[in-house]
Amino acid sequence: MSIPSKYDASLVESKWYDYWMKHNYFHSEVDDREPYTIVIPPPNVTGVLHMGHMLNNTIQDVLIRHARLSGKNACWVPGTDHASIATEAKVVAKLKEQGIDKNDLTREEFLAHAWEWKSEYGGIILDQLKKLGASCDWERTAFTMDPEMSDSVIKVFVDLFNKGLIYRGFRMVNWDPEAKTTLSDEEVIYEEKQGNLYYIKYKIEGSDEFLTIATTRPETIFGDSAICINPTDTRFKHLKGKKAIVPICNRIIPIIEDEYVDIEFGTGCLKVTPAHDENDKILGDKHALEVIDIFNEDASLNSFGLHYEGKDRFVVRKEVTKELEEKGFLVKIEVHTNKVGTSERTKAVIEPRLSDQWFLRMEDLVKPAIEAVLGDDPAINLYPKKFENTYRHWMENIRDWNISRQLWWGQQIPAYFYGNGKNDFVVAETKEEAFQIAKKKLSDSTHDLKESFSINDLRQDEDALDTWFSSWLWPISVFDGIRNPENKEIKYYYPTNDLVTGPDILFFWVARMIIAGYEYKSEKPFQNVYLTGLVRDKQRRKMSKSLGNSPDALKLIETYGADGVRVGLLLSSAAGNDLMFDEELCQQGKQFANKIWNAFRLIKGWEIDKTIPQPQTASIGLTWYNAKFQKALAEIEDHFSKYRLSDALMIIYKLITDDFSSWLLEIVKPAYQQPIDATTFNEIVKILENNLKVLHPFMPFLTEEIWHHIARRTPDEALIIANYPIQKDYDNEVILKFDMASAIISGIRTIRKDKNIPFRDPIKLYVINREINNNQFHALIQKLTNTSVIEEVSEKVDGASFRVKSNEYFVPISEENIDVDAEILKLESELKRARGFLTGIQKKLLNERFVQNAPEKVIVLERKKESDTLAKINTILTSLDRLK
RNA sequence: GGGCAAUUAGCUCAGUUGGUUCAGAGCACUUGGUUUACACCCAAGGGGUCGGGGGUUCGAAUCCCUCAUUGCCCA
Repeated sequence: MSIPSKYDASLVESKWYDYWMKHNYFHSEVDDREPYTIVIPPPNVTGVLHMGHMLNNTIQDVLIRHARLSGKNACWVPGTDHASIATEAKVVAKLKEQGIDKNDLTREEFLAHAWEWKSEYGGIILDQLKKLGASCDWERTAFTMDPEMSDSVIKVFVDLFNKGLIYRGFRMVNWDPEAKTTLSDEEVIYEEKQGNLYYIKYKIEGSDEFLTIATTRPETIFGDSAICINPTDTRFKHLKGKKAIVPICNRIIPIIEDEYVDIEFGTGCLKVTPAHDENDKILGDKHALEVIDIFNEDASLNSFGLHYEGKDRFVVRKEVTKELEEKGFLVKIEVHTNKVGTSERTKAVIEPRLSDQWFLRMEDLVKPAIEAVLGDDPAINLYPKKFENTYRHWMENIRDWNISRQLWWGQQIPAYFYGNGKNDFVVAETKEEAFQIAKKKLSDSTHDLKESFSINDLRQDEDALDTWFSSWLWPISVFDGIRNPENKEIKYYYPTNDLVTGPDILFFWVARMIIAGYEYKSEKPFQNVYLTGLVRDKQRRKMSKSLGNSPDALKLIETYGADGVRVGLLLSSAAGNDLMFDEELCQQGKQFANKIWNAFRLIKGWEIDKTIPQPQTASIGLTWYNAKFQKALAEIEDHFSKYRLSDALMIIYKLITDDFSSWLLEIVKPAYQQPIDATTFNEIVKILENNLKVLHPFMPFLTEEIWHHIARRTPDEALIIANYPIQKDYDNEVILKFDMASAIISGIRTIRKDKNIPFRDPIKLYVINREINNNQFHALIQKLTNTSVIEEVSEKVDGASFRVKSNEYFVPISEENIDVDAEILKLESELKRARGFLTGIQKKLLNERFVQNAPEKVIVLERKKESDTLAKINTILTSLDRLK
């Protein structure tokens, strides 16, 4: 059977994924082994795979496969997030296309559409992960709105309410007029936008005088309830206690004083609109001002906007400016840039708005979460460490979490109103329970309903919970740890080991999971958090749909193979640094796959002869490689322990391309059409297998494919569940000696190239040996450079020469090839370098303070360097003498 | 406006406790090579004042100060 010389990923990847699925290797059950658990950051249920997911899930898969090979009970729990606002926005948009307005639907009707959407698109992203090779335990696939998950969320809400941590507050919230819902502070993105600063004058009541204020939002004058000046501002002293008249609507408002006003900014006068600005609200509360809400929920003006009623805020801004100008109230307009809050999801400009919302009191909840990450003996490690600062900053300045959303898609808040009063509600897991509690509450009260109260009088709060209020329970709820805290799964898998996610959701999700972990399990949810970078394009732009600079993930996999893409992503992704994605790296990954494939092809093609003895070269080469492999293995494991996966991969890459393919295979390769001895062959196969094992986490498909080509294997012998190579001590001496031999080989190759001596013409090598070096490697050098003899001499030999350490090597060459001038030039430049180096060392050694202060170890080293360099200089000098 | 981080070869990045021949890797580039696994290959080679300036030290890419640029987070 002939094996194609090009590796074709598309022919093997789905085959092996099916095989792994069929034999259930991804599934984990509680057993006696040490668990290794990762919960996936659940992607949006209706999302599609983008580069960020690819990176993040590749990393998780590498960790999971590495753990599985290392004998741990690896469990990677997949799932999706209902992503309340994002999904609801998509469903609303789709309905709109069909001519259906959400407002015309009942909650039940809308949710039916949403679930339909979910069943159509939900899970696409999980199928895409399979293409990438993700070895998730698909039997455990969870969804944040699964009944058990929702039950857990409701249970937690009720519990926190009963603990007094959830309260209802009339507060200024971030209102998204597009989605018609509130957003948490974290969902608001501040963008610098160019706008205007409008100078508007207000008439002083009972006077002809005017007072000018500066505002960025002239349309909010309808909501003005005061003008504020700084009490220390002498310019306005005479206005104290007077009143001003709001232009257009002619309302009379007080002039108040507060130190809050910045004298330097604008005119030093501020109009106060408590309903539409957070700071104005604080002023309003302090000075007991009227609160006038001028907007509808879509940010069009309401009746307070008079003749502008029904028009959008930005339209009104233009029109009201015009009217003010016509009526002579507009003094001037200045260009002004300011930061404007926009919705993360809909991009709409946020409108600060006062409304009744549900809040979670954070102050006490964060305490154990701060300690867990920043304490003296942290239970949770962030990688890279720099995010600890960000974490600290956020956690120490945390504000109460607005957990209610004016959406339908999500868990409906389990608060039931029985009356119209602000506090006429109870919180319970079910309506029935709520009824019982309400009944009791009523019986102790003097409420009108007291006598006639029935369950039908209960009206559940319309709002749904913030999506993160369900995902913050994820590491617990996927193991049903909220509802059944003593079940064997939660006890076994929790706390999980590693969490891999992007730094953009450090607060949204990671911090809150830590909080929930301590509140509900009294234990961290995970041990390590690996924060990946954001994937950017070559021009450092964030990859986004709107820019269209994000490559199609599935197309990449088609072109380069999943293995190739995995390698491409990992080669450039140090933890926490953004990564400039470059398709060329996937190409490199693909070529690497081909390289290994061909190495395998070479070995597979050898004919074995059990009667021939093992050549010395092969034996030496194998000894060296085994030491080299052990050294690499130690480095790989070290990198794994520090989450330096790119470095681990790079070690393997170099091990396989350089050490294994370029050196070892060339060393043991039998002459053309000659058989190989059995000892060497068996050893090489073992080495190849070990290479495949360390590479498997990174390139699962290719390695499994070759693994099964090497020998017929039963499902119990699949590579995915093989035993990872065991670390052993290794002989560093043999590695150093080999390095010297390879330097000699390079020297000879350079001469062959410079002097145009083809490889097929044998050459002779003479050496003036000053190093303590046995001749162990001579046969190897001879084989790889086609050298007929290597002889020690005491005198220079005519021909080309080179030096390795203090040894001098000569290759006799025919007269016409000798270029004395070139040789001299080469030697002189070597000499110059060596002398410069020596000067540096000697300067140091002559410096008394160095000799006195530096540790003995360092001085000894410097002396050794000095003598080595002196020896080298002598070698060069004698060579030069002879040439001149 | 406040905080955090980064700046090392053409590009993307390592450089761990200040001290091994420390100035590195991969890619790219230049030159040469193909009957003998792979041109998706092999070999050899060039390339950096470690962002600028100042300081600490016997010794600085590494520590400190300062300036510049860039990115991130927060308000």
